[in-house]
Amino acid sequence: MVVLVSPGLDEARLELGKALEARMMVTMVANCTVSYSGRTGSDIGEGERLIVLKGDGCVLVHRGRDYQPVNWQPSGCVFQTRIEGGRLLVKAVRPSPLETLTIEMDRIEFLSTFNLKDEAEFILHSSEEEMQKAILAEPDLIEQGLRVIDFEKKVAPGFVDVYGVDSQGNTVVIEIKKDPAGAAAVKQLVEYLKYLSPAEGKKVRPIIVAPSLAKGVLPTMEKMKIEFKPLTLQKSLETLQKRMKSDQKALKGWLGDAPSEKS
Amino acid sequence: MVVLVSPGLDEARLELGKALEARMMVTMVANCTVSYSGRTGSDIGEGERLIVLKGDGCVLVHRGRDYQPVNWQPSGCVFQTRIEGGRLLVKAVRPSPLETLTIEMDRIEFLSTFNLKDEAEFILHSSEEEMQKAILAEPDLIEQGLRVIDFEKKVAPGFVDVYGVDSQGNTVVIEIKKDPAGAAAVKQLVEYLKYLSPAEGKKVRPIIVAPSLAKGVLPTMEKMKIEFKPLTLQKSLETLQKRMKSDQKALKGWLGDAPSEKS
DNA sequence: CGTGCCAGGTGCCTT
DNA sequence: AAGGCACTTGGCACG
Repeated sequence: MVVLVSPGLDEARLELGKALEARMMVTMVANCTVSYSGRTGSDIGEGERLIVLKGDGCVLVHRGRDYQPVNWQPSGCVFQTRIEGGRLLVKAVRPSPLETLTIEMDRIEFLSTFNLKDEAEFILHSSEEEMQKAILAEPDLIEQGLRVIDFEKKVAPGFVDVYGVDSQGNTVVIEIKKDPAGAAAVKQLVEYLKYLSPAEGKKVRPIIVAPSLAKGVLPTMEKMKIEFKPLTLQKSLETLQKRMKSDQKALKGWLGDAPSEKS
Repeated sequence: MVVLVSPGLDEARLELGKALEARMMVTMVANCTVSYSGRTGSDIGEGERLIVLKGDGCVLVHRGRDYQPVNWQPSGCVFQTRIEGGRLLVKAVRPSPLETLTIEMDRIEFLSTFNLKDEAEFILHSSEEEMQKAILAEPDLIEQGLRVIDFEKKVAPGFVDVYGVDSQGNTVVIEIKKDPAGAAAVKQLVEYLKYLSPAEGKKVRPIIVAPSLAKGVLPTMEKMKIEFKPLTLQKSLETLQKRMKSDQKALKGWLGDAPSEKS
């Protein structure tokens, strides 16, 4: 770990080079201009910003406010540093698509380099997937007697979240949204319908599963005979929990009856 | 500006509190766990991370790699710090939607606080806009004799990028894409067509303007009689440059002929 | 405030 | 590479 307060440009460039070589993380605070050129282009004039360069070749330039960086570069960039006209230039070039981020610093308040030890696994309790899992495990969440035939089923314009048959033999097509379902969700489902046909003498029942409906979509849904079944992430998680517990119990019972061998 | 290397928890908390109070930016490197709960939830175990808290109430937790933060909170959070069980807890609560980010640090490598002076304006050279500007300035880029009537014209499902009349009096509807135009662009244009009618005895000519076409869209375009006019960002920028130069020349000439007064 | 739409979206997956 | 789509998407404009 290195910490420099108000380093000279040469000193900063040296430390920066060493750190990037060693694939360490670098954070700097400097007065700088930033320009980007690639898929589009951008420019920002003089100002003090936090600059982060990571060992995997990505860059973040943050201003004093806002969640998002004002400029950035994704992983996999090649770095290049140079001193020119009393300024420290840092270029981060991404090969494909070709785009270039250039940072020109004229006064460096601060520079530090780190080697972060971090082996932990990140666990996201993702929402739409949990809802889908819950429906697959417990189709009764949607309605009694529903049988799931397939999920992520490919149709021409995309993938049907859940595909099944109801107790009357009608085809059921489910589109899941974790957020209040808006016009986009309806449109998506309508698209799928064009490519799905029911069994002889049966219907196709499109169903949107979401915590709630956005305001303007009810008319369209009625016109297209799309049903709505409310389901929250919360409820889905509870269902999965219960499932897991009963599965464990079943497993335990099984093991009690016929202890498994060590493999 | 404050820079602390390996501060104690109490010292860190004090400095943190002062900085947040003063709406300064804080960067820390610490061994920590992070948990998030709100729209969904997440957890990550012990590891060293870069933590950034900004004066507008947003948080970033960055690992040693990846462009994206592993955890975060958008602007507008309320911060809360506490020492508990030999750990420094930082909570960032966002009121609406209610979500909570909790960072528990047990060893702080480093903490610094800054007040970034940055008044610069960020300028994005958005490409689609540049392409549109170029077409408005020089309709001949599309074809000889095109006259532009309107742009960002409102029709029921959205906005027509450019709307005009060709040399034969046919209505021209242009959809601009900065990337290779795919099925989405075609669909969008088809939507607009439903709400546009040509002049008496004339046609409506839908045109997609983009650097190129995606693979599968040609059949649809032929079926819907949609034309394609290739135009790159590059070419658009050149056109605008030329325009600007000739405008400047015209301005200079004007000034030469009739010098302006000082205002 | 909710809803819709754009972004240098990003990331992940499949063909 | 291209297409499809979710994301703690974030962000802005607008009714």
